[in-house]
Amino acid sequence: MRWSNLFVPTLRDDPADAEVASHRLLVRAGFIRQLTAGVYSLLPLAQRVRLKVCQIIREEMNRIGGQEFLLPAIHPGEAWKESGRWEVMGDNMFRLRDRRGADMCLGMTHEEIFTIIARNAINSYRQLPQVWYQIQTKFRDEARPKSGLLRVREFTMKDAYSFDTDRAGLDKSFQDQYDAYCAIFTRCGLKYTSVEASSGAMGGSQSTEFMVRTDAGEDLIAVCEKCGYAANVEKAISRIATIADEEGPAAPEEFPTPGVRTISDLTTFPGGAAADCQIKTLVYSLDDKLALVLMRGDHELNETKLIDATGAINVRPAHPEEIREAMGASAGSLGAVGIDSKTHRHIKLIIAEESLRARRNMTTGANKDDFHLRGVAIDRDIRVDRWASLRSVAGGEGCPQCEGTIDVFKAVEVGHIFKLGTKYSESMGARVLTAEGSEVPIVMGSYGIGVERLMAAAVELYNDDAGIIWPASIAPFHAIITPVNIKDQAISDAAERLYRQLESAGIETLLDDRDERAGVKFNDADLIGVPFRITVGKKIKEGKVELFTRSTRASEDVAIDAVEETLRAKLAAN
RNA sequence: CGGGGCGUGGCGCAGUGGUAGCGCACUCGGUUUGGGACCGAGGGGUCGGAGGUUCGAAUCCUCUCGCCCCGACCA
Repeated sequence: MRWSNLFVPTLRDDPADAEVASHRLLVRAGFIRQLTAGVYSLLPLAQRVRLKVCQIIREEMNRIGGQEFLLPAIHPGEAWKESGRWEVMGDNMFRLRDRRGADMCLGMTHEEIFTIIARNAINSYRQLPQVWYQIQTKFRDEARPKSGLLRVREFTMKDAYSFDTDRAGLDKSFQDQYDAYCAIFTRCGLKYTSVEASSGAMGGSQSTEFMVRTDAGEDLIAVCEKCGYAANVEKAISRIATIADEEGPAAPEEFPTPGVRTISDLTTFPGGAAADCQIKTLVYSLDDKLALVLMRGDHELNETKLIDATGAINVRPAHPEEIREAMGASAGSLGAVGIDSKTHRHIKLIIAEESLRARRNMTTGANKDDFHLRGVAIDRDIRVDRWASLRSVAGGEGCPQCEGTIDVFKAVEVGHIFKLGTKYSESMGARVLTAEGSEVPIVMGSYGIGVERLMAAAVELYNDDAGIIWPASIAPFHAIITPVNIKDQAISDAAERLYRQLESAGIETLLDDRDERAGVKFNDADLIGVPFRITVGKKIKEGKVELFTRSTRASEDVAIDAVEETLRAKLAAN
């Protein structure tokens, strides 16, 4: 490809509204343009990268027996009503009506549609297992699109689905996908971490996320360098020091605490208590039923863990009026002592964080404004219905699996694989007959990769002051030839000849045939991130050109006749 | 959805009531030519939109739309 024929609208300045590196650079280097919030046009360079990523994905999916489909992006509302997700997805789903007034939507994912195909055509265990996938556009009306391609409303997803007769089959399909994902991200040149994850609204028993560590990410992952434990903080647990409580009084003692509203207020209040000796009482609405969530004073609730622990769908902190009506006191003086969820008018559940187990001599609200209780022993004084891990782990805490220490990093999720189980096959009636003649729901798995997000993650990982540094496997071109002065006939001819040679050798080459100064061309080449640049300049008289490696910024003289071979070796080494 | 910010030429920005500007980019001519050259001459903007105030509005008022950031939210 000749630069003069390529649409690459590079910008000299950074776009004003781009914050993260991938957004800034992909716009500036002429890869993408925004159409509206969370919706981007991919320009030719970006499309080349996208197709390479898709091809790698396709090859690895096919390698594990995946069959490529292409399902519709527009779905009848009926399909989603059957699975129950028409309601669950809420405002995140783009919805529309057809001319007859029927509910339609744009697909956020394709469990429902693939399940419809499976239930109509698969009746016997003999037809299983199946692994189906597609590379398709997904639509999600995100409340807050941001960070360029990292969080968008329309994007390409590779989504795969496995169909098995039983759990053992699912385990095998899941492992195949796991291995394929590792191969895909490795081939794309990404440094990634696979972590245990919450399966959230997808349902199902087990899920693994593939994360790329970057401060531009919105997820937090906990990792132990020593043993390799890795989990999303929505799932992660840790070892924390146990606290040895004093015996305390035989019964809780109420004491006045005028003006005390927060945990930290009480730590400094005379007669108060350290934060880790307080019980924080949060009131949550779980599917419109109120629950008390008890945390140690210095711990933060992770709402996803609360959702996972309770199975609730609509989870939110209770409103101040709800709290007052239910508890008779306001936030700041709340406590669970004396509340029994079996008989209480409003509170239907008391769930407590694991770190509170067996604690004694604790301080908590008295359910009476401006009063607290001290000397509270959890087991003696509070009727806990459920215990669960509800807190977010913090860096520096102990690894749950070894003697190591946990680090917490920001990361972006580029892939997610789920063991769905029978959630969709049961709700939508996809069943097969087993060898024994009994009818069972198909056991499913679901496996996704965000293609543009993967591209953006690569840019986050690999960039410098001059621009993008693409891994060779997904770079828009393998090499760029930069004739230093197009008007110098010897240079221009040599560049042209080399270009033809490399192209016919199957090395994807961009010839910068623009009549621009060398500096402009160098800067543009650096910006768009082509892995290797061949500079054709004065040394052509000696039959030499310069080979510049984008990632190291190292330059070496190479005989023009040796360029193809040298490049081929360097590309193979990548 | 709450809070904050911003909408002026392709990009980045200035312009507090009196003829819409600057830098970059673009076009033409010339000089240059190894890390975003220089000189000269040009083209390009209903100032996001609607309504209002005023002799006169990019500028003041009202409404509205859009975008960005923080939070909430989120396979």
